[in-house]
Amino acid sequence: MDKLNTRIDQNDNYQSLTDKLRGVGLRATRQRLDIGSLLFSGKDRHVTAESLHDEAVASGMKISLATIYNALNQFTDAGLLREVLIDPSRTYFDTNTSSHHHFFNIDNGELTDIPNEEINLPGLPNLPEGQIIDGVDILIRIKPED
Amino acid sequence: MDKLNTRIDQNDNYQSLTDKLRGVGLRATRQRLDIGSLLFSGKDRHVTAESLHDEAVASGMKISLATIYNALNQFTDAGLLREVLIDPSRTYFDTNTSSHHHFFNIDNGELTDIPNEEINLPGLPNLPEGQIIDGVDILIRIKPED
DNA sequence: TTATTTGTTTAGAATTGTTCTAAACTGTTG
DNA sequence: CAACAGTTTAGAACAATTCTAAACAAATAA
Repeated sequence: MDKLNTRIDQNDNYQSLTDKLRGVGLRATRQRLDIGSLLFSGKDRHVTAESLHDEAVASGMKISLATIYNALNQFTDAGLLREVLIDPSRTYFDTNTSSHHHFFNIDNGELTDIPNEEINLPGLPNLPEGQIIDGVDILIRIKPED
Repeated sequence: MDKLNTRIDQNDNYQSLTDKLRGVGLRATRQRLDIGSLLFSGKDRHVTAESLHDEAVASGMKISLATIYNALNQFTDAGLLREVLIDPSRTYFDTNTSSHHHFFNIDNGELTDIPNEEINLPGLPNLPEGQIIDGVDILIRIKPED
């Protein structure tokens, strides 16, 4: 009974995910649905391939690290995720794909969004001749006072 | 004679570098002086460990890649260089350590400085409680028009 | 100066994050 | 259901970077 409910709930949850994946031309495989259920569960998240894999395994999902890498890259290409530049030593992905920027706490490694209306570049610099903007990344490194 | 002049000139050039290195507590070894002569020759530069090593080797300097990595990291720790976030797959170093930001041309990989007075964040966002700013990185990705 | 200590360089091994390969497997379509 | 195209996976491969430990060079002491 519990088990049945869980399955039904999961199917329910996965229906919109299925649509979401199909919408960007990706097959709704079990692995992508599992990953998607972790990533797109409502609140915005920042993950690395490794952190997401750990989380998936901890939730009892059967999925390889290579598949996590594949999925994160495919989701990013499809516009479902966004890469964030934090640290050359690993890649972070952000489920919030809207235009916004980040605080990175150098003390504990925590990455948080800066609400878009809280930051603005009023005077964009003069661009080099013949060039246009592809995107703007602002990262504010913060640390504890004192 | 040519040879002698070259040696004398080089010694002259390396004198201020020697002071610079000693000033930050690093011994003025041949390798650090060689690297420094490439990096701090006047104009601002952006390098990776590999690009700098290639350049050093091409100039006839005898220096290992490991030493380039060591030196770049030591120079950065000492405040002589600055790391720039561009691409999670490799680390860029900037000889311009003053407060400024970057254009990154996604078409050809070229990285250029944005003069500091050409950009400003007038409304800095509200920081999380008890946190202060450690630094701000702004990267504007640009590409050719059309 | 030479001797001693301490810091530096280096080749090569090791590590880490990520991508690739190719075989087994699964979703989709007819 | 058959057949195809796309997906997953273990493990190999790769690329950037760091580590190790032995040889070496700079600074310091004597």
